[in-house]
Amino acid sequence: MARSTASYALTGKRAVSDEVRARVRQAALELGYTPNAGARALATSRSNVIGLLAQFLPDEFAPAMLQYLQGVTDTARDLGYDILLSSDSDGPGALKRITDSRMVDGVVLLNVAEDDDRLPVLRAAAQPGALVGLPRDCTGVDVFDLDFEEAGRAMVEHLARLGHRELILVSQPEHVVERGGAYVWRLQNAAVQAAAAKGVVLHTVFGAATQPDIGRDLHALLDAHPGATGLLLNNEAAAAALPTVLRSRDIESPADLSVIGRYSDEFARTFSLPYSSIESAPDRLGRMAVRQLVRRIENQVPDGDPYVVRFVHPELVDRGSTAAPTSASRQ
Amino acid sequence: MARSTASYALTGKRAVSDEVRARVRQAALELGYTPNAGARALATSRSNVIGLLAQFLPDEFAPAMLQYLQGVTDTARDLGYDILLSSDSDGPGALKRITDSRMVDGVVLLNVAEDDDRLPVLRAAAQPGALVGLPRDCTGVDVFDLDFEEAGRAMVEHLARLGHRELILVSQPEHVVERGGAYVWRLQNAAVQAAAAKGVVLHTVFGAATQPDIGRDLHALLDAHPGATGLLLNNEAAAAALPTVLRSRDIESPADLSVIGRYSDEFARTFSLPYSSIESAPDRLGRMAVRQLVRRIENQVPDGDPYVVRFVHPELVDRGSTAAPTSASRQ
DNA sequence: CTGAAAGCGCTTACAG
DNA sequence: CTGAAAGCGCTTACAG
Repeated sequence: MARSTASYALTGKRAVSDEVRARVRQAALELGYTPNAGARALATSRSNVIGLLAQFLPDEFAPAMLQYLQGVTDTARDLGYDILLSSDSDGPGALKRITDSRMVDGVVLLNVAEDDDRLPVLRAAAQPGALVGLPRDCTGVDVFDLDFEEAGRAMVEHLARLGHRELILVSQPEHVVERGGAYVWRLQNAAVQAAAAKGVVLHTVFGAATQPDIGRDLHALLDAHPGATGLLLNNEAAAAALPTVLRSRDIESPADLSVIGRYSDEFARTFSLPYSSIESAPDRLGRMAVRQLVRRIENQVPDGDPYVVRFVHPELVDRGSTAAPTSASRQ
Repeated sequence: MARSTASYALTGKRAVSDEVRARVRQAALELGYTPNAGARALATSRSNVIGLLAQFLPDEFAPAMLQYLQGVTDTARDLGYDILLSSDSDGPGALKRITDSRMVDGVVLLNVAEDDDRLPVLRAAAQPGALVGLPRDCTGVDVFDLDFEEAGRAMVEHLARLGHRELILVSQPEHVVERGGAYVWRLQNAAVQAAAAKGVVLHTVFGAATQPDIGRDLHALLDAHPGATGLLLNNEAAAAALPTVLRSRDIESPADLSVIGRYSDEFARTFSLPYSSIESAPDRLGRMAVRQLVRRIENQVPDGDPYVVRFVHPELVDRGSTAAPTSASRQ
């Protein structure tokens, strides 16, 4: 029997008689045969590996990152791909290396900044790329992100509907914005607009990303705005710190203060957070990015199919931390 | 010029005249040449990739896992290796696939259980493996783990030295033990022995891994043992939940209760934990595993070098949560 | 339905 | 110090 026949019998890329196929499979099983990945990659120009470019930032909370990883690795495996993980601080360099060497068939970029310096490298690469996070310029890549504008609107409108008239929005620290985290602005601007439209007073502030600073920030805010009856958190550290702050001030939620955060359900569980939140869906974003990337790799996208920019609709997970303001609120 | 000369000029595996080397490098730079990874792997039988077999368990806390990942990826990169990440729930299957196909030159196993079902596959593989976590049988692999026995002793002896006579040890939940987390026993048994030796009463219990159960567990324990003046936590969920429990009971640490945990500094920061702890050093363990693995891969271990089982010495990070018991303690 | 051959892009003995 | 060739282990047109 020819090598080629054996190959066809195993890959199924050509019809093979039942008898031959059975014999080949039997032999493969007995010998424990597994194709050599390097040789196959060389012959097919396909590695069946997806590059995952993450950055483990010190002020980023681990649960969200792990959920991205989980969504990406699980989906890739389901679709027949392995994951090459890079957390190199030199993102562009790492990206160039793994694409130029053809180690990967495509690439998922996590934590994409507004002017991400990995994007020029990605556009110059031969492989397709999918992003989690919205850059200024989306040409040539598929983009997935939470709809932060809708999230900002939804938070404000939810509380306005309940009758709140003065709210506080705590955003991520300014240095997150400075390194390109435009989602902070996207949420905040939309919240400000929605507040204006509803005639609601909205105080906005950048909070710290770590304890004990964020605790102090929260205390100062509550001191400064005694009339505020609702708190919006686009800052995971603030959400994690809030239970302690409220307890020490003897503030009950939602009786005295309505609270809405923006984080994943997994995050809420990790920190036992009792606050309703806009689900940030990291696992879902990772899953969507890989799905689309694989479609590109395998040319399942209709020719000339335009690149997509897809926003995940923010779902409000109700944990009972919002209610109509009472006359007793925050006095 | 021959292809071979260009290859030698780039890899430096053979002497090449200065002039030729310069020309080759120049050309490579201009053309943006990067060797094809698959072809190189086929020719050298080396992929320069390390497989990382993690499992994202639902009751595992994300910060520790991320620190392992960070230690492993950073060290691998420093040594010239990329990381193939698998979080496949079918660990043995994934391991067999990536080793048989020669995608990886070696493998790091995280979260190794006492009778880990990945170990037979690893021993049958052609590539070396390094473990984080201590299995019953260490033959044929390099093993790295925290010295949990010393950790158990150190916790008890530290508090005994301060004059405590009745302690509580909260371990991980029983199902962690059941899936092979023998470190729970290792710490607990050593703690029990040390307590006996010092004439200290030690109550041991398995705590839940999630809120609100673990909070209830802690309340019940403090109710059941009103004479206990020290709390030892080999359970990250318990550590995260403790501040709330103590506050609601108006217990101050260390004035009313001394507390020592076992978790990483990063974990302490994530949850703003004020308790002294035995550092579990996940990043360091990841780093050690990769270092030794690369030495094996590159045959830098003296021939016949025995496999190592190395325990990281537990360091007590003092956050001021232990003190001598006062007459006022816990009454 | 099957075989014989070429070729993927490197590295590395073998010659000189 | 350099060249010409073989070979790594697959896949896939090309023939039949």
